[in-house]
Amino acid sequence: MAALKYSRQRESIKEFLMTRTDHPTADTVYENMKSIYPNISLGTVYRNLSLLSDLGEIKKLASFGGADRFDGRVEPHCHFMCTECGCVIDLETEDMQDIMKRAGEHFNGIITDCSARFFGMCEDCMKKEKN
Amino acid sequence: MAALKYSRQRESIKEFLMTRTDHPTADTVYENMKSIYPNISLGTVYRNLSLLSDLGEIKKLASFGGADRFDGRVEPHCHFMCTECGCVIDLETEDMQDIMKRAGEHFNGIITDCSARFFGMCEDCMKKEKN
DNA sequence: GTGATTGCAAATGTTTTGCAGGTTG
DNA sequence: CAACCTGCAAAACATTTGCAATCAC
Repeated sequence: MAALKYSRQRESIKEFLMTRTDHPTADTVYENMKSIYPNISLGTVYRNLSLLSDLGEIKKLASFGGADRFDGRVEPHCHFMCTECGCVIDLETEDMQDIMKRAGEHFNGIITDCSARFFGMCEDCMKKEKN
Repeated sequence: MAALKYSRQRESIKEFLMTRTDHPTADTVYENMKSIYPNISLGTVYRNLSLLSDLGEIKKLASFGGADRFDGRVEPHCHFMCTECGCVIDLETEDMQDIMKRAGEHFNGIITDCSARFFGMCEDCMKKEKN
C-alpha cells in the first residue's frame, strides 16, 4: 500500500481544479500548470489527476466525446454538455440519492454511484442561433 | 450530402448488435465480424458503427472507462456498470423524459438528450463476494 | 460511370508506463 | 535512506483518415 507523500505539483493541480467550473481536460490542466512549473510533464499531470480521483478529492468525468474532463466539485451532481460548442456545465438537479434509489428498484445488484449527463444547446448558443 | 448505399458489412454489424445485450466494444464487433468476413478491417467496423450511430440505428455509449461500447437498443434507457467485473447491464428505470424535464427546470438552455449511468456491484459479483 | 464503401496501413489523439534522478518524511 | 514523486520519452490504446481498388445503383 503506497504511503502518500506531499507534492507541490499535486497540491497546485487540486487548487487549480477548485477554481474552475468548466471541467478542464488533462491537457488544459497541463497548460495552466506550466506557468507555475515550466518543466512539469504531462505524465505527472495524468498521474496526479488519477491519484486525486482515486482519493475522491476530484471527479473524473469519463469521456464526453473527446478527452476526459476533471471536476473539483465532488458532491454528486449532474452535467450538461452543449452539442454545439462542447461546453460542460453543472446542473442543479433534484436529489441524486433519490434517482439512484429508484433506478435500483428492479435491480438485484447494489448501486453506489451515478453519473447523469444531459445534452442539448446552452444559453449562449441559443442566442447565437437566433441571429 | 452523401447518399447511402447498401453494404453487407454494415447490415451484419447492425444485425449482430441486435442480438447482443452486453454492449460490445468496436473490437468485439470486429472479432465477431471476422468469422463472416475474414478480411473485414477494423476501420470499416469503426466507420459503420459511427455511421449507424449518426443514423440513430444504434447507440454509442461513450466511454465507460475504456473503449466505447455500442448498443443495438435505441429507446432511451439507463445503464449500470459493475465496478468489479466491468459488465454493462440495461436498467429498467422510470421515464427518462421526466428526468430530463426536471433537470431542465433551473436551466436556461434546451435539453434534448440524456444518458444516465449507475455504478456499483452486479448480482454475480455480490455472490462471489460472499464466498 | 459516378460515388459510396472497403481493406490496408499510417497517422492521430489520449493516456499509461519504464526509468534514472530528485524530493519527502 | 527508503519510498514516493518527477521529467522525459517511449509505449500502449482507441479511433480516424488517406488511398487505391471494389461494389452498389
